[in-house]
Amino acid sequence: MRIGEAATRAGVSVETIRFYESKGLIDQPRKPQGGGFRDYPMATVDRIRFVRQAQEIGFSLREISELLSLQADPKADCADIRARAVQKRDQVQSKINHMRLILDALDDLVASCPGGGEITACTIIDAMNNRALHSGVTRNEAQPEGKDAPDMKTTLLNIEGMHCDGCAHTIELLLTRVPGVRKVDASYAERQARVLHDPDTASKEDLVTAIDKGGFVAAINDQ
Amino acid sequence: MRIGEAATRAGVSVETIRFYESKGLIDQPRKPQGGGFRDYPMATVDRIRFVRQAQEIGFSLREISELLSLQADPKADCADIRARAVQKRDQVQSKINHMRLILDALDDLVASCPGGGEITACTIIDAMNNRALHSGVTRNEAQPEGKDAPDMKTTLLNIEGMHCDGCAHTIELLLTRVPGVRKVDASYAERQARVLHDPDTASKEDLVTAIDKGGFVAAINDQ
DNA sequence: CTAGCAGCCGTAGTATACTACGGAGTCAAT
DNA sequence: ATTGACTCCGTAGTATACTACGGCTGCTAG
Repeated sequence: MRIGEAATRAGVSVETIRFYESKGLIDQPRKPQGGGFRDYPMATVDRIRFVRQAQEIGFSLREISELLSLQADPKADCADIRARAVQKRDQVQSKINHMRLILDALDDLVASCPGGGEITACTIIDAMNNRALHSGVTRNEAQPEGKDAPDMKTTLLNIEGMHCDGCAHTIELLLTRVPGVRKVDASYAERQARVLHDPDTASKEDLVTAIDKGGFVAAINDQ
Repeated sequence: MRIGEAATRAGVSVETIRFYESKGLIDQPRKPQGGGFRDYPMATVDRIRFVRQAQEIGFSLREISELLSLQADPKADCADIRARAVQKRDQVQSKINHMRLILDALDDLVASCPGGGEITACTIIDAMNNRALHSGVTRNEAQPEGKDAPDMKTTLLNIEGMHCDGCAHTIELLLTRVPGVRKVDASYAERQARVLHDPDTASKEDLVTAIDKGGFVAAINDQ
């Protein structure tokens, strides 16, 4: 196999193979005696694929090269590699947790925006700071309401047609988009959505209509 | 506050602040009239801290600048800011989803590693190599169910050594991998796993062995 | 036999995110 | 008044991970 084919099979460019060779991630096959083109074995393709997979998982080329050298070292043992993977796992987990914070802050940001009219000082930083200061406290208690603070109301909706948590998320989006809606909690498990909204701007019927547009069936639950 | 103090408070270097200024991530305060040093407000420190947090999570400076631009500008249309916040929210959600896939992949790899022995026996590297081949293929769900459905049995296992829900997930992976296992529910809270399996293909002892390989201790609970 | 595609190889460029450095200006304390 | 720490500003260098280019060589199909 020549370099071009190896590149195609591994799903990278020829340049990338040469780059990995220069970094020592893969061995460059020798040229055949008498000249000609280098012959790339399938093992090299596998190795490149391994590099790409590991990269996707979040390892840097340096780390991957360490992993690969561990593989080559008969004295090393599997516990090493396992430990690295566990460590990486924890890093990814913590990243996800932090990302959740930003997601929540963005939710707050969206929720704190009336969707029209006057804008108060709402920045992502404020949202994150408020969240940090008032974690566990709902947005409306934490946020000083403006002069024309509307009467917020919580409405419970029963929803049919959800198949998974993703549907719940879709419903949250649909409702969040409705002007006058401040906060939405949709639960797949309960087939319900709890909506905090200004009934003057967003009526219960508006909420139902918004959900119906997404292909779900909503009913007002007056408890 | 001068730049040096701002840098210290934000936990970055003076050069980094200047760099962020040049990238438009933070505003450079004006020099006081009559010359002298620039005065940095606390808000800038907060902004830098936000940049660092967001970076740690995996946002690029470009994305962070987009996040930061989600602040209310009295002239801007609130609906537009809201729409961008919602869009960003979706992006973050999708990022989290991708990270979860990576997390699952790492879990998978860790679960497939015996945790000891020589490197040649290390399944993580094999697993990574195989991942490309089997990605997207669900494991046991893909198996045909029905016609010659064997006599399925549910076995309850008591498990020691779980530290978190992640461990429960690892155990589910370990068990799902055993041929003959159709369904697994592992609970960290209960320190138990409920396994639906074909006892002819996967004996109770096979289940225990699979779990033990992951570094946990399993015992058959016959109730 | 020759056109043209692929391989070879080195250098250079891109993007991201800093980090370092040098020389001049500012300020506050001794 | 002088010292020294800090600021200002521009330019240059580092690390990661490629990507592009140009000139030459090798191979093969027509």
